[in-house]
Amino acid sequence: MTTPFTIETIAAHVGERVTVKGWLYASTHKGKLLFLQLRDGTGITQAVAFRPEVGDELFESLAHLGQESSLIVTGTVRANPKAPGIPAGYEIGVEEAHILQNAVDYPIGPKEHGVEFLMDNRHLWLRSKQQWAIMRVRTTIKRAIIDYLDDHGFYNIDTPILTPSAAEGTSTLFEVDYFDEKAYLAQTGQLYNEANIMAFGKVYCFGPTFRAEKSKTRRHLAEFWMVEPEMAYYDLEDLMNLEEEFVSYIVQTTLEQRAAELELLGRDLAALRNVIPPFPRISYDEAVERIQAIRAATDDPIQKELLAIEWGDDFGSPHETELTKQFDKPVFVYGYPSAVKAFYMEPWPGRPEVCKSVDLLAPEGYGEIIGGSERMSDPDVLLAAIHRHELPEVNYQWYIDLRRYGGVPHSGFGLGLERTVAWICGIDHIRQTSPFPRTLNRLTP
RNA sequence: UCCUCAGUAGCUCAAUGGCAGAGCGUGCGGCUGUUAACCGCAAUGUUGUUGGUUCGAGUCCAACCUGAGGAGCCA
Repeated sequence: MTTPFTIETIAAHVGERVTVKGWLYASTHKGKLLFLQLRDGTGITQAVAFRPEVGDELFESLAHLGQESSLIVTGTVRANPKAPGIPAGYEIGVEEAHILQNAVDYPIGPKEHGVEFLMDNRHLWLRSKQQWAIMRVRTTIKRAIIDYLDDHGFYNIDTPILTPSAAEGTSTLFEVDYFDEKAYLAQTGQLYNEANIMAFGKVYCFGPTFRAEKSKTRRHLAEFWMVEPEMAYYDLEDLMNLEEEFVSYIVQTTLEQRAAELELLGRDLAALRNVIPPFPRISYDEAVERIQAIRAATDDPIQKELLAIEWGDDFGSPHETELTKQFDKPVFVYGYPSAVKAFYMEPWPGRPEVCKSVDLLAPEGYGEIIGGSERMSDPDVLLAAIHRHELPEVNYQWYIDLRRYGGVPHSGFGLGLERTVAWICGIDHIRQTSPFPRTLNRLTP
């Protein structure tokens, strides 16, 4: 009797005869013993073949299988504290095996490889333990995002990817031909979300977005996923309350469900357990003062130059990194100068040069994972802002309409999935958080 | 677009201006407990491209190509 099972659940199958349909991750041998690391997509486990038990013919064929050969192995599960794997501590004594294909010259070995080589082989690299673990964490984070919002009264209303003009008027967009007209790949669904909340109250969109900026850093992709919740009758404080509950839920859920993967990635789990509300909230004014103090305290001339800032300047990466080092949780920075933010943000009461924006900066140098704001609610102020930013008014008529017909205070934010995955996984480059990342120099595979 | 660094065997990297090397991987052989096993043997090169300096260039010079990290911009 054979029990269908997955490697993930091997602990519950000790003493049973099982069949693994998978691939050969690695193998080694010692005389009449052969150790096969098998993976099936859910985990990795060791299968042990003993020559006198399986016979010379099968033993020889298994011994000469190349890495990533496909095979089906049947045998009995037993506990063995020394057996490696995910989960470790169990192995299968091989009784039968059917080889589907012997893979020859698999390019990725267990030793080190360079980034370019690995990215050229991204279609294969995904099979490696680390990449596999990151993608499992990613799926869990996506699920947590959707669960949280669906459980808190949000409707998932989709927004278009093909758009007639730049939503924010700032980023560089990918241009496409739309029946002989110019169209652009969406950089955000936010403006459409604002229309949707007036119909549904609380909504979110969650999908890919595109930025054609020639950014070439460990934090940027040309195509990335963003979840954008938008809420009617939410002010800036409501927004921050939601964001910290949301982010904490994502982190804690991932910790519960993917601790093994995070440990495999070498993540400091204590730092993640600490991500619970409340998060520190500091004003832009205070942030500038803090950065200036950090700059005054450093003797490094390069740092001194990078950290130069005056009120009114937007933060660069070095500013964010140094600022977040002062906290052991994500930190809110609110009340940025209107001049460095998008046109649609509500002015601060009594301080028109400041807007009701808030960014959430991840700790440990991971930078901005959320950008959000309370949106402008007055149609005339909005129209003036559109003119000031020299945006084509005709494309924004419908957006202004939202303020004419039952305008209300409302807020929303966008959370970058890949940056969040990078932070939670503790990996140093965003390209590993996307199965097939699109970057400045890479469109393939 | 700008700054910095890199490009040599399938991969990761060595090589004072003077014979092109090692480890890993691969192939063959040995071993009943491997964990990136170990031991023995073997095969593997258009040194990114083009031009220049030199008796002689992987090495020095110039341009270009490709990639990486960072700045700007942003999630």
